[in-house]
Amino acid sequence: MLDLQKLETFRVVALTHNFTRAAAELGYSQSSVTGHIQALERELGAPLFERYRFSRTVVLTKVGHRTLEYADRLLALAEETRVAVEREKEPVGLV
Amino acid sequence: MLDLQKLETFRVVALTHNFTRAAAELGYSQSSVTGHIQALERELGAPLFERYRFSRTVVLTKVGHRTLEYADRLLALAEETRVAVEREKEPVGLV
DNA sequence: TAAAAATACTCCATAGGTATTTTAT
DNA sequence: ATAAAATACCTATGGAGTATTTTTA
Repeated sequence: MLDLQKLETFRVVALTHNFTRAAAELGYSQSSVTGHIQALERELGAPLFERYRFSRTVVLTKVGHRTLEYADRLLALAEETRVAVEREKEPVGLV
Repeated sequence: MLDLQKLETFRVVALTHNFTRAAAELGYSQSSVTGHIQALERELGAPLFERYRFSRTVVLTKVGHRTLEYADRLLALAEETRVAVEREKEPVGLV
């Protein structure tokens, strides 16, 4: 099953093109970021990034691009969920 | 962060109105199902079910209903993701 | 009293970290 | 030589199970 937390890591890596900077941004170690990406790639059965191919940055594969598209949607929907739940928790009269 | 696997457990419990039957259906122990639901309730900061209130079944709270709505959408989108990735993995000529 | 959820407990797998190695430029 | 990702290793937390207790209809 896909893991939203790992998808978030993936998204930050995709935006920064760099595991190390993504780790700093997320507050993880670089090694944990590698772990997240490897787990996702195993889960999806395909690499998400091409390493080293262009200078010292990491670029998305085709599958990576498609995954990013869905990761954005999933994470946005997860955030919507939070908001909706918070609203539902408010006392009825104040909605 | 929300966990899709636990949301799936939640959905089955919501449909069966019964932790024990949901556990059987999912191939988990009843205790694990309780754990999933408790973790979600902790994460969301509100109970998802009212226990025991009506006969021997479990019914959704208001927050539970709203969460189910989003759980359905999230899980459907996760499934879409899988399909999209599989399609992207196919050799170009065959798409 | 019975059916179902919660809890106590145990065990193991996994997540995360640090330190090191490998890789490509 | 350097910057970055992968790996080895360790620890601790959490997930899953079994057995038991609690709950309430």
